Amino acid sequence: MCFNQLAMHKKSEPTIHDIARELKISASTVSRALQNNPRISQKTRDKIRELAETMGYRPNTLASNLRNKKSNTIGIVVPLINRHFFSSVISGVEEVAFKAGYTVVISQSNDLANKEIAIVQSMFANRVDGLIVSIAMQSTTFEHLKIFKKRNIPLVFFDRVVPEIETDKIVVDDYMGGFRVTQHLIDQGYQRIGHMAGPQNLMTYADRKNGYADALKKNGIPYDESLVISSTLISESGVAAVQQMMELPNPPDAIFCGNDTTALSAMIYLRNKGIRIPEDMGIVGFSNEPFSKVVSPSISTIAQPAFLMGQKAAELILHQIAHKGKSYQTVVLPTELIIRESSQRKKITEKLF
Amino acid sequence: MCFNQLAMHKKSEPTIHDIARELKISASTVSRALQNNPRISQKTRDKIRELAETMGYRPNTLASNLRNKKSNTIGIVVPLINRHFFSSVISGVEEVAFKAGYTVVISQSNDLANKEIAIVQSMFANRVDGLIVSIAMQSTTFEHLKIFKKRNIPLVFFDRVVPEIETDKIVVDDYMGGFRVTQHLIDQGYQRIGHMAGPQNLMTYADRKNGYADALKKNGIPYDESLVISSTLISESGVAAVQQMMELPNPPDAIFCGNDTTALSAMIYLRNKGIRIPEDMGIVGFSNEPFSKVVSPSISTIAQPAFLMGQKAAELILHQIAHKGKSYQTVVLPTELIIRESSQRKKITEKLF
DNA sequence: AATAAAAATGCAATCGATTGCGCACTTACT
DNA sequence: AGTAAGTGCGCAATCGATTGCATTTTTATT
Repeated sequence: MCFNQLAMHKKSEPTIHDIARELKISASTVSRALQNNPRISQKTRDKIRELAETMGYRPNTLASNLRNKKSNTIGIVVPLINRHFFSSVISGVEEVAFKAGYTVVISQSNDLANKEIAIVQSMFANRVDGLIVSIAMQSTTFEHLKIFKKRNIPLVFFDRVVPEIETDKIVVDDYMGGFRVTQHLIDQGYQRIGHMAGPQNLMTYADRKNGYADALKKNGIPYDESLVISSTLISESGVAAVQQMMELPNPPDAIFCGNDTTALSAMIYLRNKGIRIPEDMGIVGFSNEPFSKVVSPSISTIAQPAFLMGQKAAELILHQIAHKGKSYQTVVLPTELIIRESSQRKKITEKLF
Repeated sequence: MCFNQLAMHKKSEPTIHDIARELKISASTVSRALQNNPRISQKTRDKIRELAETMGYRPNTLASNLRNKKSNTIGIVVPLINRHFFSSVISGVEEVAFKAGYTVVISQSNDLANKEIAIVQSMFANRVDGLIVSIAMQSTTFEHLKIFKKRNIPLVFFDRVVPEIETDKIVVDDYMGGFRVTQHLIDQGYQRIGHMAGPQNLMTYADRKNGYADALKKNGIPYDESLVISSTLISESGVAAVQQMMELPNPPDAIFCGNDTTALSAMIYLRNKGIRIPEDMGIVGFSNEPFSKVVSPSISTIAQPAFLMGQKAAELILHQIAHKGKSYQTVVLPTELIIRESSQRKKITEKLF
């Protein structure tokens, strides 16, 4: 067959020009036919489709994207892919984006400002049609992100947002989360409630703490500085924080931990010290990590709808892409308090199986 | 400034042509200067760089990629992003790829054959420079992947590989994993050891079972069909399988579960039935999911170096890209048996904190 | 000063798909 | 028959960066 011989000569992928040559028509016609443009007769269209199929033609998206000034690509930047919350968000984004014909490119900042800047610039160079970002803990300047706004490229923040950049944002109700956790502990009869806070430059952690503080106030409990310790919330800082709290002249009888990781490490530390949970000490985490449900005692926590968050973020980006509008919204997703064993003095445990 | 006015007129991104016009030189010179081509004098190079900076010029990777027939992109297809093992692999790939100047695009098949096919075709259309794949459970035909081999596009399989396609593969030593788990249970004095197997069309699960069977044989223990139940290894199938096993006239006293998820659900089911672990029943999982370490009793399991696997996979792809060679290797990464409480009759527990 | 040699830069095609405009041909209608 | 409307398709420019080859400019040499 003739086109096979041609294909031999040039080992590269077949293009619309190859199809055109074969059929002795123009490339424009091929292009239009493959797009089902009614200007091309049905007969010609069929002929072209068939040959394209035979030749194993696949459109070169790069060329098409260049011409259309559109990459059909959405970028995602997260601190760490390898974290349940973030991978769930990505999963949600991917689902919605794929259905809309978009490709998702991801990159992780490892919570490092420099890497974040490099990534964002690379995303820009790749002309992503939109960028979804949760900023790195370490980031303090945001010029690299403002460029996207300046160039009018859709930008959506999730979870860790930048207040000074006006764009769509999607967060969970951290304030209410912190508030409800604290109220719950009070309701369970705990009197002195400590808090392991996260880095206060990040809104999400600041909000959790504010919710905590306001719940105390509402219940007439004084806010005690010594019971609030900020850290990066890794396992080790959980242990350090609980140690510090337990050495106080008047230690807490419950701790609202900034995340599940520290909740767990604190719990294990306390258990080793012979302190019973939840009898002697109530513990609540945040994020509803998969393990929080299955450890023993299971950890009360706040569920964040990560997958949903990803879906919403993708929808917001798609919306921005479609209507390059000027009005932005901040979506606040509700959180859910999940009461498990670690904070429940009267045992009514969630049944697993 | 003149270029600012120009920029006003055409609101799109500045290109090398804009720079060229401004400086009254040719675009070729600009292109070469930005690549630090020594053919361009230092003076001109500096001038160009400076103006590029001022104008906020960012190369259009799409155009460059089109011309160079190279997308600088590596595609990754996994069953589910939102799973610790896979997100860790992705994390490893991303790290190596980014350092090498590559972008990673990801997509999830949700273990569905159709979606996998669609994704792979889309990756092809996007002209990824290489594809890293762990195939969907449901996939049975592999034509969509063979195309990559036919077109000589680098392809690497990890974890779930396709035996009939000859290319680089990277797997963990599932056979030895299964063998060691079983040997360990025997060493601990368990006599009747059951196995919750995964889908046997996937090599990885078949290998685990083979390791199990061979370890039994080596120790002179007869292989008992009724003690081996295959499923998709979700929580519910773990419960179903353990139920079925416990109803046998001669139930097992230990179970090697195909993954940690079923190990956990089985364990919880057994606990609710008043069966003590590890005293009455030994349990071992597979994969070392984060929760396996922190549940109680902690679950003995096989650690798979997921992050490393991702790094290796990226290296293999980069190698294939660099030397489009014909010789492929299958890297078998070692697994590690992690002995925890669930299978240890003499308590020597891993200390957490 | 003349010529060779070296250095610096420009021209124009290329990558593959898209699209405004226009040409050729068919059918319809007065 | 002659004009108008309609149908089917092709030409050539475009998207932005790259590169082989050619041309111009500079420097060195006799």
